Amino acid sequence: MDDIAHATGVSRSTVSFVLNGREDIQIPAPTRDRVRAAARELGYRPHAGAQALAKARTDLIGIVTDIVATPFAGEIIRGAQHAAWARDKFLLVVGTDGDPTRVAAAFEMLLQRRVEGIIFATQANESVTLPAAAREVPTVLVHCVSDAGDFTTILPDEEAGGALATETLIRAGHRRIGMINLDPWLRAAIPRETGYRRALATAGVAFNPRLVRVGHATAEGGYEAARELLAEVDPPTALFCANDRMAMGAYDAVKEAGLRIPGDVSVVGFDNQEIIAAFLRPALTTVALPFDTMGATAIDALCAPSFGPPAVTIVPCPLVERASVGR
Amino acid sequence: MDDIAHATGVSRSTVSFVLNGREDIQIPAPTRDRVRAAARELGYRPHAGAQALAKARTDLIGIVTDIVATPFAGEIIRGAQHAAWARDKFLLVVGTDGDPTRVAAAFEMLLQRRVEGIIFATQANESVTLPAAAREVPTVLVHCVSDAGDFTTILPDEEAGGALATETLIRAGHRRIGMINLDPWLRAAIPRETGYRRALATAGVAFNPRLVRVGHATAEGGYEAARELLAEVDPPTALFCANDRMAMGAYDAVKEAGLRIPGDVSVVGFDNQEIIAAFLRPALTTVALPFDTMGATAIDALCAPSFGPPAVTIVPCPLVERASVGR
DNA sequence: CTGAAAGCGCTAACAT
DNA sequence: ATGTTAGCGCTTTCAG
Repeated sequence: MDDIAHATGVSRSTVSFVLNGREDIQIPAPTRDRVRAAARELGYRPHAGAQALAKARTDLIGIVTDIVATPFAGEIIRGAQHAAWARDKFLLVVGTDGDPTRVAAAFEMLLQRRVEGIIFATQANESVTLPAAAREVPTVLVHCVSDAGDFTTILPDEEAGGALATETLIRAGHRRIGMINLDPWLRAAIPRETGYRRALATAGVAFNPRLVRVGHATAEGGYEAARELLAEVDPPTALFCANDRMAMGAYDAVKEAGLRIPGDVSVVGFDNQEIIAAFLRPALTTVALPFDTMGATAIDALCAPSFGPPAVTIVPCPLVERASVGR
Repeated sequence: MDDIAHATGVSRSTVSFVLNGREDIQIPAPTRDRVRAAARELGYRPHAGAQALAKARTDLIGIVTDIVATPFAGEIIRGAQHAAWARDKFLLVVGTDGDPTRVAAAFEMLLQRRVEGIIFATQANESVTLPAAAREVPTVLVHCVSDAGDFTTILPDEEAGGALATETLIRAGHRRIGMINLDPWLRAAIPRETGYRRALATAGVAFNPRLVRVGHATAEGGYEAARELLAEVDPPTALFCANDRMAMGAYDAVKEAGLRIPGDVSVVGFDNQEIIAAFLRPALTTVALPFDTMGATAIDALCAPSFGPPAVTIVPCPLVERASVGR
């Protein structure tokens, strides 16, 4: 900046003002132009770090997550990145592999970096306990809840999602709808089934406990559960699988039984794991876990004019229609 | 720091020295202890930004990628994050959605942030052209090549991967091995097939052009190609699919033909998209695209004592053995 | 309308 | 062995 001040014959402050486009300061247009020209010629590039120091604003937001190989982490980073970029904020990401020691270290490092907020996200919808440092900076939880329950939290609307999946099947004319659920200790299992029951009740369909099985969240489990369901005396004509992996297994069972999807049995999944859902044959209609939206929502919360008291935001799970529902 | 200097009755420099653990400066142990104690009591937390300004080292590394929903971006970020953390570096991530304008903007922003290096990674192994700013900072390409070819580049060893997949099948006793390849304009298609042919040749198996088909990189394509292959007069007993999605489709075709995997036909995939490979039934043996390793390798290159002239590093693609190969 | 000057929080010669 | 001092690159108040 000194260089360009000298080159232009003005002071550093003037340079600062015009480069920051401060129209509130009266500076003749010709001067402004000269400054800008000099800046360009000299290849001036502002030093964000120095600006941050002077302004006491880093424009940095941290995101700590138990990054694993599922696309979930990628999606939430993507959503957050997008929203952050729109606000001229940058994302500092640190993965913890779920190690609590690293979580604490991550928070400490981010605080030293003077991030303006931290997003703490997990793959699985679970209960977590944050390091004390989390209270020293705006922190929002994504896809998990705090034991103490005193953090702003972004959660997917699992129950509405379960209902949506079920309604989709009902609307297609199905009444005998089987559900293959996750193991009950997975937090998402309960609300997804609650949604299923609610949709059934709303449609005036009696709930039949024989029609719900647990598939252990794996393709193998989905296969077994679907086989059982299909072996019932009056088998379901539609299956709501509480995740796409189980739906993948269910596909196998249906096909093995000589049945067609969606001709003989319709299937709806949950999670929208693109790689599975989009490429299963036929492509799987499923309820999406809106990770990108949650990531963006977290940024919005963090960047809000005033970061308010703890609140819970429930993000809807949209239906992604593909080709596995029919009739 | 001033506070702790006053509290301890020493100067700021002394505080700086002990807090930075500079043993080369002679300071009596008791003084050191007092300083550290005061720091703790006052809840002192170093300001990384100020340190960066003073030291002219930000410890920041940028990563720009066309983040999409595949787990690839997540894996490379994970690998890079890991390696960066080990070196006390932080990752600034920006996604571009493949938009060239944003790529240029991303580089500019990262340079303003004074990152010490930039990783440019793409989902698909492709040819890219980087903005001019890329020359102003150590930059390494991951999973893509530059038109000009003058950047340090990290690439997977696709050819060795193709050979590895094929050898795996050969070693299991197969001689009639079909290959379902990607569309030829996908950069990975050529080397994967070259590897296939090389492995065949090495094993003394004649190459039979009727045994290789193109599956368009989709499950549907894999299904069609597998059906054709299985309909040959002397059908293959093993299938090497150039990606896991096509393997997924191939599974369907094999099962539909009343054949078993791996009893009647063995299958090997490529990419190791965990979500597919690990949950297919039977789980798919596949060659992994080592994104995390590539990310880590990129960090290593960037952090090397002296960032050398452009070089290409080829990272091996390891075999992930699961349950689809037999005989 | 423009410039001087005082920081932002920290490091590192250079003196003492 | 410890303190003084001069920055790092930029913003911003306050005079002029």
